[in-house]
Amino acid sequence: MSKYNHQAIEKKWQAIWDEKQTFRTSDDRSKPKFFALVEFPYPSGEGLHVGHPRPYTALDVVSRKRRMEGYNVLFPMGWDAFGLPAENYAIKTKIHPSVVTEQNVKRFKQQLQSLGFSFDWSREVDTTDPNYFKWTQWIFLKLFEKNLAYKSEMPINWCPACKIGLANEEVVDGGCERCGAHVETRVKNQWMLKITEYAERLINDLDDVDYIERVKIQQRNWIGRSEGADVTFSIKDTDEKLIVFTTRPDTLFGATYMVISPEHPVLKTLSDRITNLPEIKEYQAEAQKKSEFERAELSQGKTGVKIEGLKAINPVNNEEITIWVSDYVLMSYGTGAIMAVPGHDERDWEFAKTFNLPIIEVVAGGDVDQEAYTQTETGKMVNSGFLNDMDVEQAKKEITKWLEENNLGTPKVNYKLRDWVFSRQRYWGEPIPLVNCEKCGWVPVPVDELPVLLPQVENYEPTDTGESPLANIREWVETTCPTCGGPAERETDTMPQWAGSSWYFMRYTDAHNDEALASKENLDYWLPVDWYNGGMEHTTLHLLYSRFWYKFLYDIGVVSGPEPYQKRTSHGMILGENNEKMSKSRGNVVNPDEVVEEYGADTLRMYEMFIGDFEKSVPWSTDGVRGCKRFLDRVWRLKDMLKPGDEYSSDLEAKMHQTIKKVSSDYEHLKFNTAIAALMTLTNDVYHLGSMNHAEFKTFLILLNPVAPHITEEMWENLNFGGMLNEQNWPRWDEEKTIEQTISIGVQINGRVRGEISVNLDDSQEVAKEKALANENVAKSLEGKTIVKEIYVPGRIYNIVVK
RNA sequence: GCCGGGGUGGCGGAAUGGUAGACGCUACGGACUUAAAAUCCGUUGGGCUAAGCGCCCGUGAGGGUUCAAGUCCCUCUCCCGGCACCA
Repeated sequence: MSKYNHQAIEKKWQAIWDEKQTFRTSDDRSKPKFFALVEFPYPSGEGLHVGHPRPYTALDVVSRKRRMEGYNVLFPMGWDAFGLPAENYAIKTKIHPSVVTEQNVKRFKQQLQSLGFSFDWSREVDTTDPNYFKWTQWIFLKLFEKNLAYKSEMPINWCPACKIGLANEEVVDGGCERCGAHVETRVKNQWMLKITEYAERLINDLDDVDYIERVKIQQRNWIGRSEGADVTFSIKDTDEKLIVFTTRPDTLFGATYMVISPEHPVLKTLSDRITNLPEIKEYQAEAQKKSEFERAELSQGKTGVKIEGLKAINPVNNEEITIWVSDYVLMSYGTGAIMAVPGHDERDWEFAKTFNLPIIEVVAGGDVDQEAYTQTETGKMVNSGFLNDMDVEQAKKEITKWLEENNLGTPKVNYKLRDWVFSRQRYWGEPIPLVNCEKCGWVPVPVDELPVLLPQVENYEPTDTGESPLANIREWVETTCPTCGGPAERETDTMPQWAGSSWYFMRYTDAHNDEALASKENLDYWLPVDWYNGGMEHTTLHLLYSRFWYKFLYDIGVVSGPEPYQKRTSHGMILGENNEKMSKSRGNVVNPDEVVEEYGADTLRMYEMFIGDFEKSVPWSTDGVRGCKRFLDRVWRLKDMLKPGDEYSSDLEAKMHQTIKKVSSDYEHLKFNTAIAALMTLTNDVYHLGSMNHAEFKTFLILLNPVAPHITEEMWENLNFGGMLNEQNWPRWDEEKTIEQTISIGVQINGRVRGEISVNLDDSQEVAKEKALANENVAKSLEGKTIVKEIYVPGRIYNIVVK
């Protein structure tokens, strides 16, 4: 009996699959298609981590199953290779990022291949490949052409350590996401993408896709839609107006003052009327020093300054009210000005208490002297003129109607989502393909001149002024205007890492096309992606950005549907054995290479799937890995228990059908752990039985194959079952045959189990009762009692209620 | 604060309202062996126990619905994730 030699077997089959191009996606469009997508990695210098294979194995399992079910499967892989680590390394070593990237990609690829994933490597993409980013630039130019890209002076988050502008999303707890340094506010001229223009569709279209609920919720949350009204307040004795956004127009009679953001333009336009200007300017300066995070952080205790010399008029009652400046009002949301209703808004209430401002109750039901009353379900309008006695919902409708009729306001929807800061002052990214001409302004580089390549440089250090390192390469920057031929300068900002990953899945459909980002036929055949699995950490950024780009490409006719991903699922993290996040600094990193070496790729794959609930975080366990290896050893030894047979034996028939059903369904529902448990149970049954026939073992191998492809192929071949295992059909089950005729059920007395009886499924209640009463222990428990009620659920339970 | 998800043995985790703890790990016992490893067989929630079956308790806490609740309802609590001065 030969021993299970995982190293030899795995090497052998990887070579065979590679040589036969087993998993190369065919052009056979007569078959139904299945596009399985996993997030492509950033090829870091650390190499693969045991967290990587978890989602990859999951969709590899599904892909392998789908192929055996007759689908034409596209399951590709690539590299999200622009990014800071390679650039930081370049700064230190002066080695070009592309050199490091190439090495890392090579290592990653070899590691992935050693795990036996059924990727179609002929479609590999690399975001740093000029043939790829040519099309990233092309998409940007389309966005620019449609006025969805614009340059704007924006207060941005600035990391003084990385010398880079950060998107809001990259700031974590007031620090830089990468280095943790304290983030400051700086004003920079940035390229922005108008994702906000798609906010409504990004929310609404979630109804038409199959994403796990928490992903949808997080996206809705992030976009932050709120309905209300814009209301116009005039400023006394001027022509200026202050427009505010409010979700509670019903409380307008309770607006006792207004607050504007320190950046609000009216402070400039009406500066000559403001009598305490120095005080205001000082407050503005203070506010500017704080990052947005700090402004939020210091929410305990409100600060502000009253604007002397200006009064606003409440449009509903013509009362004069004061206007304040406070940094709790953000210029970046709504209009940068609010009406303050301290009786019914917690922040306004706190501010009013701090500065001793009047509080008026306009919704009865609480005690506005004690706290703001924000309930909207109950409560009647009071002190509100024509709104009195209405409930909140009705009052909202009435006042909005009134505002519209009197030209004082309009219904309005606002979003928390902000436009996407698309510029990075960095070297290692896609150059933004625009040229700035004194005469013509921003001019796109003509499409036939794409891609705009990165110049070779000596020094990758960003400049202290915050310009990209590219700004120092004068011969690259200085160019001619494509429109007028005059002197012009290239944009030196590059794109963020999110750019390349916003459309990579499209490129897989036609990875080598140099006429278009992909042919229309291929896009139409393969898209949308049928199943996309990725990390929860990408829910609000990557997922939203790529949906935005896809919708845009849909609008300009590049793709034929509005949503890129039909289905989205998410996996949990794999933690170190000490239950902490795996990291070099904690010294708890498990290297997959070592696991593959010692236990084999099949064991690693199986363990990754068996480790626990796929959607939850879970600690690594070396003992658990051994358990999976032990199982594969047991599988290997099954061949010594085989006997001939073309049909399932009576001993195992029901078990076989049950297992096929269970495994087939569990693989589809991210329940890999219980699918494997079912295969283990079957194996245990066979060991107890002492034998298994060929028909049974064939089915077993096919069911196990998606998880452990090497050992199953090897055994299939050794046993001369014919052809390659991956070419077989996925087994079917017969629902009727999953049902066992004789089954053991519990007998309960008053809901407590008192015995167990073996019944036939079609036994009548009388027969079952006879069996139950015949049970010694049941009979004992019934002694001296009166039977009140009996419940018999065939195949489940026999419950006798006694007194 | 708001919105999600969750709390089940020593551990990872299973359980369409119907015998809680499948499967794996750990630990222990037995077989095999000169011995060990490996393997195979068994035990492994807690307590009581006359050792014979059995009985009691047990799914974060407390109530409730039901013949029957880990599962449904109410109240509370703790943990994880997201959002958060968003008007």
